[in-house]
Amino acid sequence: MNYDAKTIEAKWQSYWEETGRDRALETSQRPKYYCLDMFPYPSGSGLHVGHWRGYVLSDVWSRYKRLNGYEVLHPMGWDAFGLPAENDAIKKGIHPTVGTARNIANFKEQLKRMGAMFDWSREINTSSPEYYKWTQWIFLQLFDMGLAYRKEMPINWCPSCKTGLANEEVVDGACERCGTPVTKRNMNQWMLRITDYAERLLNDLDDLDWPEKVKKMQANWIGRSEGAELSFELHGLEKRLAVFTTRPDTLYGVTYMVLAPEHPLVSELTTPQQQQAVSEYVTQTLAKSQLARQRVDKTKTGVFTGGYAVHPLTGELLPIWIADYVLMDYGTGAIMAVPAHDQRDFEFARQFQLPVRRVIKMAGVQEVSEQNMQEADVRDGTLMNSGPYDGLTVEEAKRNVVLDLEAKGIAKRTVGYKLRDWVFARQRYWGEPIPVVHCERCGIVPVKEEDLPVLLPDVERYEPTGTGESPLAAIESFVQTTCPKCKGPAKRETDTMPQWAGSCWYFLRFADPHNAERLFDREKVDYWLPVDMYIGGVEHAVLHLLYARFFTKVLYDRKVIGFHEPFVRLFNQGMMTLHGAKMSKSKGNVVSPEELVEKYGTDTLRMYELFVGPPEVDAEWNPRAIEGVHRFLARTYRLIVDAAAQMQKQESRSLGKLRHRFVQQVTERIEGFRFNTVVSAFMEYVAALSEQSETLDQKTLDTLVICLAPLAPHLAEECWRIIGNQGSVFDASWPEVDERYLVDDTVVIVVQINGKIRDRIEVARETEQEQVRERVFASPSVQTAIADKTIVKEVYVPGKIFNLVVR
RNA sequence: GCGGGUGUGGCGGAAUUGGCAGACGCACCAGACUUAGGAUCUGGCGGGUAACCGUGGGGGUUCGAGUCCCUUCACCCGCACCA
Repeated sequence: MNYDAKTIEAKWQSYWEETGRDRALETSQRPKYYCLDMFPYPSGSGLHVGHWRGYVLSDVWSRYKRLNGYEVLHPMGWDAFGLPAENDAIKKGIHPTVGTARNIANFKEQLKRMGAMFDWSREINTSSPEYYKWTQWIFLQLFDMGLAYRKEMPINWCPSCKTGLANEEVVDGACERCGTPVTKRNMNQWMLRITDYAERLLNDLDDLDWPEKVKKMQANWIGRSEGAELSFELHGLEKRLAVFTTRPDTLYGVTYMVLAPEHPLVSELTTPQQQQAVSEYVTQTLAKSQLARQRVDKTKTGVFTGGYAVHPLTGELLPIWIADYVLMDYGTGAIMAVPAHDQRDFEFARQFQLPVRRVIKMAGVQEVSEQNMQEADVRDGTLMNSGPYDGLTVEEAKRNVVLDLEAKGIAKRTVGYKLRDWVFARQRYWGEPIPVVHCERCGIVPVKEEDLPVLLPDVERYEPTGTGESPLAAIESFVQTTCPKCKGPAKRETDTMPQWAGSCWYFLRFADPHNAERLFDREKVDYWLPVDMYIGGVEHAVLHLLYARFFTKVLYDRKVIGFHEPFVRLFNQGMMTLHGAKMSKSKGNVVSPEELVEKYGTDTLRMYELFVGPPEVDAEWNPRAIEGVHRFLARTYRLIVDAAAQMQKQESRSLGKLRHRFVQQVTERIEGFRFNTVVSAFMEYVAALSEQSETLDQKTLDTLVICLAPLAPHLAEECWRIIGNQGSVFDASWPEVDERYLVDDTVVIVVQINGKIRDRIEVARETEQEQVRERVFASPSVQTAIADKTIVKEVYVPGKIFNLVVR
């Protein structure tokens, strides 16, 4: 009988659908397990074999957990708000709702053919009003908690997408989506106070079973650094200037001060003589793209303001400069410059002939003179030229300087973060409307909860205006409304939320996806969550994954849920490449699963996706290698069909040993996420079974089929029946390993001379060292090798190796 | 510049605590069956005639190193003037 994958797969897919096999039930007696994929954006291009990789992994894992006695929640949905649908609307005039629905239908069809055990009864779509009503509800909580606020500030702006961007969406100074260099634009924006959560977002990383790489990326992104804020008197002004520094110990080394060009004190500090140079520099800086400002060629530029600050300990006057190497949105937007011990300050000082003053030296060493320094000295030594602090270590001085200045009321210890608040508004159409109104009398007023959702209206033109307003601003019927508070005339907010909004909490909604009364039933969410295994690409390391953690903590603080981390374990699958490049429609190097499923069946493709290489590593698509996997499945099918025709009653000792070793290997390798080697184990086992002269028994066949079920579920179901079982193989249990079968009666000892293999001898497992030694010396090849040599040493590793060291 | 990772046959990749390098698959070669083979099955397959040599290069520790240490090269990823 030939392996007819197509028929088999169609048969079992409808069986699963009819029996509701893949539903996750709260009423189950089994312990829960939540295995989640990062849900896709339903693009018009459909899925390629690269997308399959993660979905296959999570499905194999889900099915394996099922066989291990868990009730598995394995849902799927759509991250359906986003720019491509909107761009299609602009270009082709297809309404985003229509285009999105079509793409979803296509994606769903493709995913169904994959044969994954998705619980489709829980399907969600972030762009549906039933869903985004609750995204808006969460926004209202953020607003109420003071975590959502409006602020006028220069933000990242993509001139091509014509929208503001979050810091996280700027990659190498360019828009993450379209690659256009990002500029700064002053805008009145909705922001989320994610920085309030910086400390917790950082600390709680410790408890997560995530790849170290991702944890490190998040930690770096949050970028915590301890330091102090010092306040400097300004010469001739009543105001003071605050700077942030991590090196208060170098206070005596300060030779000048620098403000960011955007700093509010710049205009007050600038003297009439410097007026023109300063304002030119400021204008020039603001016009520079982000890309130009952070160019690799970091030649320092800047202008003297004419103003001076007063050194708090020496009274010395310190010239105040402005320079674009100081960033307005980090620390206080101003620094004290210590050129001797900070590389950036050093470069700036050399550029503009500012003095360099060394205040740290290595103990007992004559350091090069300040004029001859080639670079800043950032080593931890002891203090010099620092008055009362001379001789202290860097650590001691850091502490003492801050304590002393604190006593004078001009310093306080602070912590700086690289993390910025989250720019949460987009000037685009296809997103969740931000549910607030602007009332002339009451100011910003949140929409009442019972009036949610604020529906996205139909528009005629989807083009972003580019003026900083979304297309919604052009719709009078949408904009004009009444104030929920005073009932007077008011205007709706016309910005929408960023694409990340919906994905910040979708994993919660899967626990109770159709709740029309509430966000979700808390009991259900606390039952299924947190997600036990989250599988997706590493590209979301600091975007989605950080935002989702933030939302989870906010909802925890709001007492909406009872846990504060959403994803216990994270796995990042590698990309699939073709000709060395990531598969993408635009590069034209995608391999589509359709023809492969048609030709070999989905079980073959699933298994090949696993076999192609370690799951966390990028893998090059090999169109030939899939044949080998298909041959293997066909061979397995034939073996089982033949064996079923004449089954042996009792399992033989040798089959038992093979079986237990196999189960042990497969289990260990699945648990270790080494799926490529799981497939190898199958190939070896099936080959070994084929070589058996005796007929196979029920136990052997059951075990083989159960173990195969997570990988090739359709074939496994078919074979489950062929070998005489009832129902679904997924109601069976994963086989146990009996250790007693794993030990052999005899062992092969490798005989080495000076570490080189000379012979192998087989001895009974319990043989004494002395007997082994006799056998070793009896070996003819050993005899030859040691003939005229002296034995210096004998090393015996029981059951493994006997090494003779000779001279 | 800082941080992290990876280097093993023609190719993808295997190798508990340091203990038989190259499992498994692809490609290739030979054979069987066949009118035929781009189907299937069997066998071979790191290099070298051999002694031996082989896990990016060099050094070290050890009876023994792909694995541990030092050093160096190449490639990849993340961050990038964060005071």
